Amino acid sequence: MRVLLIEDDTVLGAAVRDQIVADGQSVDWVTRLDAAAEAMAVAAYDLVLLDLMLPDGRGIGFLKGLRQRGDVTAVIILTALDQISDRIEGLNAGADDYLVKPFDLSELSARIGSVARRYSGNPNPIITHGALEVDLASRSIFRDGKPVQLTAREWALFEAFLSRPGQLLSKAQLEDKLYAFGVEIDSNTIEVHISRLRKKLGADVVLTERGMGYRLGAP
Amino acid sequence: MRVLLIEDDTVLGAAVRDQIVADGQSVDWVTRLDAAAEAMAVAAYDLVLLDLMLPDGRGIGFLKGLRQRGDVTAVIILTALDQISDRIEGLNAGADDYLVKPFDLSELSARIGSVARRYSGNPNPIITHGALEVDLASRSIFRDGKPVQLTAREWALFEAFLSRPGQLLSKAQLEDKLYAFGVEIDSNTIEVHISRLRKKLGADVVLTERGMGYRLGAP
DNA sequence: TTCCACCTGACAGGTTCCTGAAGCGCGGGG
DNA sequence: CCCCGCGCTTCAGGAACCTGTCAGGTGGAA
Repeated sequence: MRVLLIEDDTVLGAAVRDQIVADGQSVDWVTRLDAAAEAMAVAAYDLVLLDLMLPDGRGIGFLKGLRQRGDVTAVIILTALDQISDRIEGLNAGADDYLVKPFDLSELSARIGSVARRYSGNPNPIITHGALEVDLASRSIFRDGKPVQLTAREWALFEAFLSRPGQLLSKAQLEDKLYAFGVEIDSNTIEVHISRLRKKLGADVVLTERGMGYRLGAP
Repeated sequence: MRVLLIEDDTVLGAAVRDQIVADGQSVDWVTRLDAAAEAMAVAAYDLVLLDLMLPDGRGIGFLKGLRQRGDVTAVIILTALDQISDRIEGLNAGADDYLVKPFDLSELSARIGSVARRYSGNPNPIITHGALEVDLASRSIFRDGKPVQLTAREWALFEAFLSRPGQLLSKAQLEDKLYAFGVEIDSNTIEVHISRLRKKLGADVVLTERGMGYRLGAP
């Protein structure tokens, strides 16, 4: 895999470069946006690590430009802790992930691995469950090969079952998983979400055990 | 079982370590994330106890890094009461459980036991009783390898016998176990449930002792 | 044999659950 | 700024199924 590192801090840049090399990837390291544009015109990269504060402009603009040209190369933003708004702006502009400086080098490796996997031929581990194919990392589900869209709550619910296959989960346990501490749900919300899950994923994804709870259905 | 404790508070850390040792497990105790990463690179742990506020960074990032690398080691988060948002973030990041400081050491033991069971090679302890395999934690029963569905009352009844194998239980005792205090049962309800249990699990799961009560059958 | 404790099929009442529909709050687009 | 769409929650009617009760039957003990 080939990585383009855009970072003007020489100490950090060197550390990142070394880490990536240690992971067995190849890196090109530039310190300016114009050099980055030049590099990307010449070579195809699988991943761009983008610092947001650079001597010849802000990285956000660079990223937006990339995306507007239809470039889908994975981009991970490197940002300081106090630039929260930049971070959000970066994700909105089309970044795939971000890392807050100072960051752990092993964490960097992990992110790189994750993003790379998302983009390369060998994607994320996929759980097959009957007619369902579930990619937890990218949060996508296919039913009989057709994509299914789940909402946030539905995902949280389904994940709870997937993470403990075969285990009986009471409504109270599921509420704990779906809601922040202290939030009281005094109605049948869980039942409603179960119902929606079944409508989207099949009636038998979740089994009811009356008076006790729910359980992931047999594949 | 081998536990990695990541906690910079020396008083709390020592207490936790001693408790785990008292439970018969072995502990490695580090106070920094870099040391933790190093330890995990060298040794395989069954469980990580992770404080969120550490001198060299926040534990959340460490946890996310772990999960993104595909590491499924069980992680229990230790957090102060006022860091609610951190806790939620932690669970989202892939923590298995959390403990709010200050916590009871017996509570710690319980959680450790629960999480460890969930993750160790054979997840839940399975009780084999003749042709029956019973997984108390996930509330599932197999008879001759085939799953059997019990209702709530049937489970309560069966559990009463399993928790006191060999012991004679009078109908009055069983009623106390199945019903809230003050509920009066003025008929042969227990007999009926025993009958249903036998139909599902086999005639000899429960033995009748005329005039005395019932007892779990021989395996 | 007679009595008594227990077994078990049947059934009705009540609890639990399902699901369509409506209300609410939030964020995006006009 | 308002409007709109979307997701989440709540509500309510109805369905599914648990479960307590009863009655008739079985079998052991005296």
